[in-house]
Amino acid sequence: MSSQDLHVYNTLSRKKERFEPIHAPHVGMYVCGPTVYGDAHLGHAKSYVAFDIVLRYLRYLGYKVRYVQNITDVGHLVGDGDDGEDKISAKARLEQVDPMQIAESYTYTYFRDMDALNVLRPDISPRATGHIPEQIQMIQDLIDRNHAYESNGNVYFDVKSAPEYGKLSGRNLDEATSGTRIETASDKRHPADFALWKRADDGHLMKWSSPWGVGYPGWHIECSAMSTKYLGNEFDIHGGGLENQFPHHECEIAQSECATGHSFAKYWLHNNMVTLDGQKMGKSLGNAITLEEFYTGNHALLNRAWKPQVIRFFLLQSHYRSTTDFSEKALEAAETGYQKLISLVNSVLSVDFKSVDTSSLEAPALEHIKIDFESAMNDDFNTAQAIAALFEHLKKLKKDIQSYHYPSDFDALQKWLQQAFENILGLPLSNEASIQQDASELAKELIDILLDLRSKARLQKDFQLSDTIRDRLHELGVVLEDSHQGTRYTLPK
RNA sequence: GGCGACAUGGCCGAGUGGCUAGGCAGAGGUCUGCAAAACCUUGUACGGCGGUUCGAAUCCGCCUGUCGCCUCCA
Repeated sequence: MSSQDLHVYNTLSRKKERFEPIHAPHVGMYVCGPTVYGDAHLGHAKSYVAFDIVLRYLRYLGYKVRYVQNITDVGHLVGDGDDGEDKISAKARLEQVDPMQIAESYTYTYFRDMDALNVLRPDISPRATGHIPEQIQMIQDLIDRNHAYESNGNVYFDVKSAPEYGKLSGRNLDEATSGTRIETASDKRHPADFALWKRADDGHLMKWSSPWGVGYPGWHIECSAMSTKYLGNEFDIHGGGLENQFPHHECEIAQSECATGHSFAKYWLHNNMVTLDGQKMGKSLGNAITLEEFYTGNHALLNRAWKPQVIRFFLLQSHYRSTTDFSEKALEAAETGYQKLISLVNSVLSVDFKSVDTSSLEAPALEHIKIDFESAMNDDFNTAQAIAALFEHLKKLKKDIQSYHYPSDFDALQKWLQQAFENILGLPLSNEASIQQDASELAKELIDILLDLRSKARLQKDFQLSDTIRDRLHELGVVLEDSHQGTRYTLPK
């Protein structure tokens, strides 16, 4: 599908729909954030890079987006059913610290790792523990509207009271529960009823008072309460990982719509998973590689470190609704391709248009590039195709420039290209520079001295010496490239 | 068992009822003191079997295989 209008795949309808905001030009977008009890891994990167693209592209189109992404710091239970321990608490007990230290520490590393990937910060990052009153209020509303009931200090959502329950995941309530493997809590009316509020015993670390006694909120209610608080009862986009489609998002819809009497999010966007050897990468499966490990190369499956921008580019080369199969070989291919693309872009951007002879300009070119790029992006954010379009156009453009054929709108083209790269795709153009920043000033100056000596040797045709210098540097990972303009180098990866 | 996806050339990965995806790797070449880089040229694809069609890899059916959700997970 190529179109001048943005179309997004809506999980609710299971098809691509034209994107029409409820209150244009304003767009409200909510994306399920991380549970902060461990480091972010490649799977998180796929999800948050995907929605970063959504955010950036909507802004490019001129929408005024308010982007809300929660931080889950309570209520997410370990293990099966509703009786597991809270994930944050479990980690806090293990490390003998206050749960809030755990949450704070992993919130910090989450943002640090996402910043490195050039993922824009949400406008609002609400914490679940900071919104206990809002959650209690919503639970009370559900009780008042006969969609929830209290039982032994627990409050459950009554799924039978929500006829539309199952509409997102396509589940039939009776079928879904007949094959269930979890032990049903005895105080539930229906096995599929889920907890809104849980009673806390004395040993519990995180607990609050409520109309139903001391306890803590269920996992699903935070997203309903916080999205509604900051985006209103009804808003445009709700995003998250595919694995949260059921039960999390299904429960969110049921709670929110029953509590407010309004329909909830208009478009539901779900990103697919990162796989490793065909298996989902996940914390519980023990096959997750954290972003920190990618950045340092410190993991058994990694032979070397990988730049965050390479990870980002790698992810953008596949569609967000497809699985991305990880291998170091694929990363390597992405890295080489990315560097080539950067160099194509820079060869276009480095031309000083003011010094170009304007008497012999060719036809304008920007419109062609924009059309191809935008129709790819308009088709449910197809970054893979958008990048392919850039490769194709830039190769041709570079060739034209080398033969002094400039399109008449070259200056506008340069501006747009830079914007497309840095603002829409979020890919840094100063790849070379950022690599060189890693070396100390001293190292750079030492290399400069060696390069000086080598070029003197080359002038004197002492190639034995010049090659020795090049080879010795190569052993250290410093790669030299000779050109007519002089010798460039790249530092170890 | 229920629900839902996907199967594309050596690898990654878009897309489409008839027209080059793109990247990486490979091969040949130009350039170069030699490299590297750059540039040029180049190739095999659409899981299997049926059906619809003038024409399908693209639509339909069946089969096989892989994966996700149904339990916390981006």
